[in-house]
Amino acid sequence: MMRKYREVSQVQFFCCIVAFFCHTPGPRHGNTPRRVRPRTCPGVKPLTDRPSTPADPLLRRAGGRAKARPTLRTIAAETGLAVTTVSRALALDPQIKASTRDLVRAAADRLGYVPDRAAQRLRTGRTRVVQLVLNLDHEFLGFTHELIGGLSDALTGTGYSVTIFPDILGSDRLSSVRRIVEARLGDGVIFNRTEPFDPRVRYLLEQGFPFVSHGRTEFSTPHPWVDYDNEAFARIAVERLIARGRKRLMIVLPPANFSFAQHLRWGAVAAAKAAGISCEIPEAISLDTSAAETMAWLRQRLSQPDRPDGIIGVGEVSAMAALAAISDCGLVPGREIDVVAKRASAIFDLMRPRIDTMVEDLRLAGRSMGEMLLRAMAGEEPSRLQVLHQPLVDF
Amino acid sequence: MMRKYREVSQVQFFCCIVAFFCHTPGPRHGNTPRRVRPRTCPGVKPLTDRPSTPADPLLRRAGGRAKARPTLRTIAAETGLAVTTVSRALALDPQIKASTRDLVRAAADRLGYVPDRAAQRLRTGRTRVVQLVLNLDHEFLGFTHELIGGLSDALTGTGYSVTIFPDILGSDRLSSVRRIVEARLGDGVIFNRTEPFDPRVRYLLEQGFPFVSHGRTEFSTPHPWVDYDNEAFARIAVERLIARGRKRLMIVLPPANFSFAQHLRWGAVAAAKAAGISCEIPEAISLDTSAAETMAWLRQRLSQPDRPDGIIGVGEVSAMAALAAISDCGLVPGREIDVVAKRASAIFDLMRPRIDTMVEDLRLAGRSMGEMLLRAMAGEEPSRLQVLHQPLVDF
DNA sequence: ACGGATTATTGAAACGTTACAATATGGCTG
DNA sequence: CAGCCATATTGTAACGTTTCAATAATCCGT
Repeated sequence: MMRKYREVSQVQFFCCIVAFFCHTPGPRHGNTPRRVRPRTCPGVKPLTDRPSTPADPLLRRAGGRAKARPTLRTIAAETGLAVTTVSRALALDPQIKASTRDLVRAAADRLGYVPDRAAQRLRTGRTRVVQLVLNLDHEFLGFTHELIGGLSDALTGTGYSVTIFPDILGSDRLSSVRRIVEARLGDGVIFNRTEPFDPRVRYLLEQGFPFVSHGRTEFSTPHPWVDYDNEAFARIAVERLIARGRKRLMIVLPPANFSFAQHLRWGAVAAAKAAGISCEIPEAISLDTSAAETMAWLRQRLSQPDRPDGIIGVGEVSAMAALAAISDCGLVPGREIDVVAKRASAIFDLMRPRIDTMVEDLRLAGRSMGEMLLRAMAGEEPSRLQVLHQPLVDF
Repeated sequence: MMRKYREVSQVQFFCCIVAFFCHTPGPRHGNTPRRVRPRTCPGVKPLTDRPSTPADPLLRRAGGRAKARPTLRTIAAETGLAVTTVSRALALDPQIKASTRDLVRAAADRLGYVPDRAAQRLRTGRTRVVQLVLNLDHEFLGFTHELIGGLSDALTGTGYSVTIFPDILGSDRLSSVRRIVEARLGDGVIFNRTEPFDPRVRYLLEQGFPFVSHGRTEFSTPHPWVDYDNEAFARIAVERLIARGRKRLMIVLPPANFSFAQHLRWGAVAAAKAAGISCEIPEAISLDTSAAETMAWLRQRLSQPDRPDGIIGVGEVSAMAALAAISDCGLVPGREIDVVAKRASAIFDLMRPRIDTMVEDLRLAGRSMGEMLLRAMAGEEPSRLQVLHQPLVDF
């Protein structure tokens, strides 16, 4: 049972799509005949200042049914004021008389005015977009969802929106962030899984570009981050296993080039050392290792005579992989072996047997990152924008 | 153990944040003194056409370190061509001579030119953004991740980016989509969990706004959708349970106002009826029901004498809830009871005991939706943009 | 009633791009 | 060589907003 889920998907991809093709040709969208504008001599305006149905791209796209969207000019014409005045009134400029402001506000509401983001963006240079750089080939459980959820919580109502920037797998980590900065794809950027000397952090600091990272770094220059105290988690986990009399521990970890993995390693190894026991770290398990592969490796390991008697899992996958491997080897958690894990989703409530956990609230992490990015974009001191979430002792 | 995970998070939120405050005040960003431009008579240009350090918002934001971004004008000046020519050359307009095109391309690459999205958007009316409307308060396992992942797969390299539009919980479903259309927040929109007569579908069809829904509807007008054959899944699931001799089935379903839930219900009920047996549908379980609550309800139900002997789960949560409830009641899957579920993530490989599943590839669904939205935006016939993914029989 | 200060409003320009219409260039035919 | 067509390039005008500088309106104390 080493088969990877992804492979199953491939099979499905080729074999199992049924498409309904409905062959009524029907009138095609968007082939309204190109209207010919009257030729005008250079410098001479056509008589009608605005042709009744201009060759508007929006209109063309919407199949000819779009009605003109109100702009500042519309409101200006409606109220008899200048465009500038309307703009300032809506921006609540104190220079504008209160009565004028209300008048404009009323007209805007009545017409259903909503400012054009593209124009604002072009004029001000601010995109009102937060880019979230994510690698979507890993982390297939709740992580992405919770992070985005929290981020949305924090950003809803602020006028900022979250755009997903898919991190290209295998490319250098800097490229995504550099593209965002160079093409001004956002006003700020959020990314995760920092390395101790993450090139993205260095680059963004150099550029003075607002960001918040999920994970600390070891740069001396302070920068905004949100992190979870993985070292404390690992320490507590080790202590709990020791309290249950376990002596041969193992922590199921991705390779160590990420900050969080390093912290986990430090915490586990230090706590084990303090108690005079060992803590094994498997070499075979990387980020690319599928759930089934992780499980198979653990099962193999647990069937050896010197098998660990206490396993620390990080996240659902390693926890459930451990439980499955234990079960497959005929062991009983709580008897020959124990599992402690970081509870990053509600799925832990459904595992049997139940295992000892400490909470990491990723939704909260997302929320913190959103709030901090707002403050970072407002120019707040980076050293004030650092939050370390502690593991919540669960039961 | 009815405690909800969300409550745990609240506790953590208030109790367990440690923030590091570093009190070195340091120079604040963005308070460079406002430069006074020389007063000019109306109509008379100032001598220096471009002040050496203009009060550029980008520059101000970047802490004064930003160097001017090359524009079409820069390239035009560099090559001695007109801005229009440069624009068309980069757009690969066939009217432009090949040598000119290459010249421009070279200059653009050399200068690191990247077109300004805001300007393009303002001019063309196209945003190059796809809005993904998602409710981030439910669906806490892989769903969001896989959907976004697939969508990114399909959109990477097309110039489109995915923006998350958080669906406001409890509000009418139309409002999100309406905002996207009215404020032209994107060129197309994707949403999920359709209802049989989904108001969003109706509205978008009326507006002629490109979209793809995850889930079919029962409108007679064809529209683009991607769906999974939940009816077939439920039917097969029932048949498998029957083949194992089960007679009192239950399907763990959210309430029926969504299309997918209706299809599941139809499939299960019809297949059960055909075999002359019953299929129970719990009333107590809704979308808001937490994992732990679902499990508790199932445990309660399974401890009654007329308990079901075959359970159909949809998704990880109901499957694991069923397994946990079964385990808590001292039953043994495969002996007194069986579980069949829809395998929507790799976590199923880790459940013990293993359960019978059929695959739903949500990453594939996301990819299909992305591809279809591109075609919908290109004006392709809606009736050709409908894909029904079949359950892949797993083992 | 008058200059001068304050308050309120406005005109014009610009952000970077694309689309239209016009013009320059060259080659060909009669 | 005029006349014409095809090809290649360019000037100008938008898109909708914000900002600067300038103007108009109002108020105040003498």
